[in-house]
Amino acid sequence: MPKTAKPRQVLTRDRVLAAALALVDERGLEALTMRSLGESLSVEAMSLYRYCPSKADLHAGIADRVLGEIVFTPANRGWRVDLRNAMWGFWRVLVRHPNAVPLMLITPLDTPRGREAGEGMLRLVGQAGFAPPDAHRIFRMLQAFALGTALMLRASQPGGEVVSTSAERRAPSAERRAPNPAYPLLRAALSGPAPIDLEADFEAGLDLQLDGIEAARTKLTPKRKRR
Amino acid sequence: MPKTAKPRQVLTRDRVLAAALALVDERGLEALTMRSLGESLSVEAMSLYRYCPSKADLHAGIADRVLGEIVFTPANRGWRVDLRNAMWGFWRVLVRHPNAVPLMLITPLDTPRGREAGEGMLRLVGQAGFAPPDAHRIFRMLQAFALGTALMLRASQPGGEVVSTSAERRAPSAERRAPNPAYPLLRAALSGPAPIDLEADFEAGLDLQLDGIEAARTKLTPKRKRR
DNA sequence: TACGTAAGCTTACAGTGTAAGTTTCAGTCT
DNA sequence: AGACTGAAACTTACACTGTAAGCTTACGTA
Repeated sequence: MPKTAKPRQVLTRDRVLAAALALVDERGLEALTMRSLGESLSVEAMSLYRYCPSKADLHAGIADRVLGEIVFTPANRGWRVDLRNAMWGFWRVLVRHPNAVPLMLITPLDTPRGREAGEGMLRLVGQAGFAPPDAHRIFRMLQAFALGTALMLRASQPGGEVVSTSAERRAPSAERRAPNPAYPLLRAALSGPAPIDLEADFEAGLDLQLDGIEAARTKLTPKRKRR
Repeated sequence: MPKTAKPRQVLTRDRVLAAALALVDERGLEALTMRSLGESLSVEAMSLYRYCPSKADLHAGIADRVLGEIVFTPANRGWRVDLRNAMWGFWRVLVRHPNAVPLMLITPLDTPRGREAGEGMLRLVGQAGFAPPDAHRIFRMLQAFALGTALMLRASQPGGEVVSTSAERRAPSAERRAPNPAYPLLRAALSGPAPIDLEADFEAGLDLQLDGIEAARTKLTPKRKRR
């Protein structure tokens, strides 16, 4: 064998980020340590720093990678349908990577593919008749709603810890065991077959907000509506 | 001096949590370590474990404390006004403690005072004519929106780090320095006097969602509306 | 063949949460 | 009064984190 397959040069930024995302998906954000990531790539921890100069950068890279998974095909079927589809695309990606959602909040969506998605979203909102400042406001509202709902999904799921990256075994929490002063409405709402269906939550909330947007739209330009 | 003022017994769970919240407010979530908290109380780190059995519990305690600051006075001026005021009360507390917002997502608002607030909120939404399941859905939508917006506020602020409790100095982030492929809409939206006014964001988003709720309401019970 | 360079490794350090054991002291009962 | 008790706070220790600094290896090229 004259030139053996090179056993080096196996690492790439892309490979590192892919492994990091896989690790986060499978074992949670707090399991993403430089050492464990290195191990999953059969490499020493410090080697990763050649491709990700810091852990913050690693986080940003993961966020960008996730945002890149958004599919975005506005088929010109009216602003409402297109915007709805786009939001569903966003949502689906968040649900696919619930553990990575907290990373989505570092200077929100300000990564290459995040900006790409944002620009597309803005275009759709613009087609509903809103000028950039208002359009961006609406975009941020939808974004806050989607991310917030996804974070709640993550928190309601077993093993999902929201607040901290580092070690945090779920403790009994002195606040949890309250003397139960009834709360009839809360109890009524939470006593269903499935405790909470955040998927349906998202759909209902999204449609409700689209209604709101529609209202704001007609309020904005009562003369001629654009389609 | 027969019985000197007892130099012991100065610590209480309440005092610990108050100090913790103060520390988070002043120096950020990542500055909240057991040792620094102990120091701020002139006490050794391990002494805190008598009052907060784990750091997760400490976090939950802080969240509960913040949620307790919500003022909640529904003056029966119609569901919309009352709901709007309640949401503003929530928002104001979040803005007062931006660094504590991530803690608000641990099993969202499931602490004594969190449940109290939730119950009150549910009552208001119920007064708009929604039955507990739908009311709770709307409540969660508003909650996701408020928390999401507050998280974005925190992220857009100097020194606000969203994702991690532990050390995470903001790095230049390879994703940040992109070749800038224009993004005309994003640029148009972000070139204003103040870059982003999330306070106004919240107001606009809230009113828009109230419009949406109104629409859903009339759609729900087209016969007789309750007031 | 020799070398420059970059990929990966080794060592080391300050800082984290917290388990386990130890000291100190206020109050109570003999 | 003196001994005891129990809790409050302290001390020590450990496994683990991110990452700075320097070293080793092996490839592509001259």
